Amino acid sequence: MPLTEAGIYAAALRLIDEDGVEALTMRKLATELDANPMSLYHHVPNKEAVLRGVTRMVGAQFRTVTLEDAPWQERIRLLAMDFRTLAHRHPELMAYSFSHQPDFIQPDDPFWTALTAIVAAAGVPRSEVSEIAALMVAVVIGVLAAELNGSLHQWSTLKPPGPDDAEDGDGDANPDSADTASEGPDQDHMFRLVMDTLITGLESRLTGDRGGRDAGL
Amino acid sequence: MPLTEAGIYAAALRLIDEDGVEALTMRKLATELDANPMSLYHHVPNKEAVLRGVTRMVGAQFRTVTLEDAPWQERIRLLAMDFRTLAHRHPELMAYSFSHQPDFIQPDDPFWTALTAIVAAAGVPRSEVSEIAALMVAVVIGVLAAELNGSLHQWSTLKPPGPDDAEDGDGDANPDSADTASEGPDQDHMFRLVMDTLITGLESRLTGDRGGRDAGL
DNA sequence: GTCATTTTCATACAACGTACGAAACTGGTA
DNA sequence: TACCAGTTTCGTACGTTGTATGAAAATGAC
Repeated sequence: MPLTEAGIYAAALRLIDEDGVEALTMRKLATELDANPMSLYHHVPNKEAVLRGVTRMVGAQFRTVTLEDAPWQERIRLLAMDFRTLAHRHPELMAYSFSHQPDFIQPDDPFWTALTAIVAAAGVPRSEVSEIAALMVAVVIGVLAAELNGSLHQWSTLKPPGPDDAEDGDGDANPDSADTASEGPDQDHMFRLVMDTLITGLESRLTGDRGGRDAGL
Repeated sequence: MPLTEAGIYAAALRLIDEDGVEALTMRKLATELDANPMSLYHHVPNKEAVLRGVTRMVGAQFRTVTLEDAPWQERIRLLAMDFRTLAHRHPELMAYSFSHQPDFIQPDDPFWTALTAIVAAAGVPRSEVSEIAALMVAVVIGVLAAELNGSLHQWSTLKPPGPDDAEDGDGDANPDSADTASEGPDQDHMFRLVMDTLITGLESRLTGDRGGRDAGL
């Protein structure tokens, strides 16, 4: 099989999915493709480009159902969930991309297109659409990153630290009492919680009943 | 000067602040300390431990003014700003820590202590304090990470992509019309925006007027 | 001064990304 | 068929990295 740019990316993705980005080596990648390491360099300029290519390739796979006429809250929730699904399909790669590929979201990606459309549909003035969309991407990616590398779970099962002076009854000396067992599904919950909070916050901003803080941006 | 664990961390931090984490080398670090590379290994088990140590060291520097009796909204805003200040003091290190040191926030760190205290003071039921706090940390770190690596600025100055079918008047063919010039201070603005949105969302959740979505967690 | 312990250093190795030039393969023309 | 220009593959090699190993030097107790 004749060694293609796309083939290299696909093989790289396979290896990354198995062992993570930092275990990816040009030599291993070549072995995976039954080729000499140096052969890769005729199709790809260097390792960094491989990672960029793989990231782009995966990003291009993103698809979302665009409920054109659903309320924007529902649409944005759906979009976020779809993005999360993609992140879960290639967790190692995405965790890497989030922090090392600052431009892995392109202006013409379906994700960005859909997001800005929804934000605009929500009633955000045209000049602020990008800011609000950027804000949402940063938040969603932040939560996903924390989820993918385990931080989110760890923090959410962290005890609010020992009361240095007794506060009220019910000491509860046991550090992990109830839910240290379950692992997966509470992440879904956390993600929904973030989205709901974010959406509610946006709603307030849009309908104008600010909590007493600065007026719009 | 006799080569200490703390001294190694301090030197590493100096190098990281200058050239970033990925430019840090055990050899450079040794040179910075006028020592042989292998001498470091008597005070530190390996490079990863150096990074962990530096991260811990910086994390321990965190200080916040705890306005004990201000409204929780103000307190949490302040806490987040203090955290952001710390992140800006060592941007390279923090950007690294966010993604590579999943446990860089410890249960007894002043940051976590303050955060959970504030969340509890906001009226979040005891059993949900950790989740809400975790959520906030993930969001704040996500935004800070995006800010530190330039994503946030890039996204927020991204044009909502070209309308494929004309939507309404005012074509505005010019891609960047007004604000591509300014660079720094709009980050402050974005950060405040996120915090306000988040806080407003939490307020709604706490006062019970959910927007028609699921009841509390 | 002697000796045990701790700290420093010189050397060396495996693994990495990749520069360089030679070999092998390819398709088109005669 | 033979030839040849261009593309693709590969062998070898260099510089850099983290660090294992053991020798050398420094240090402190007696």
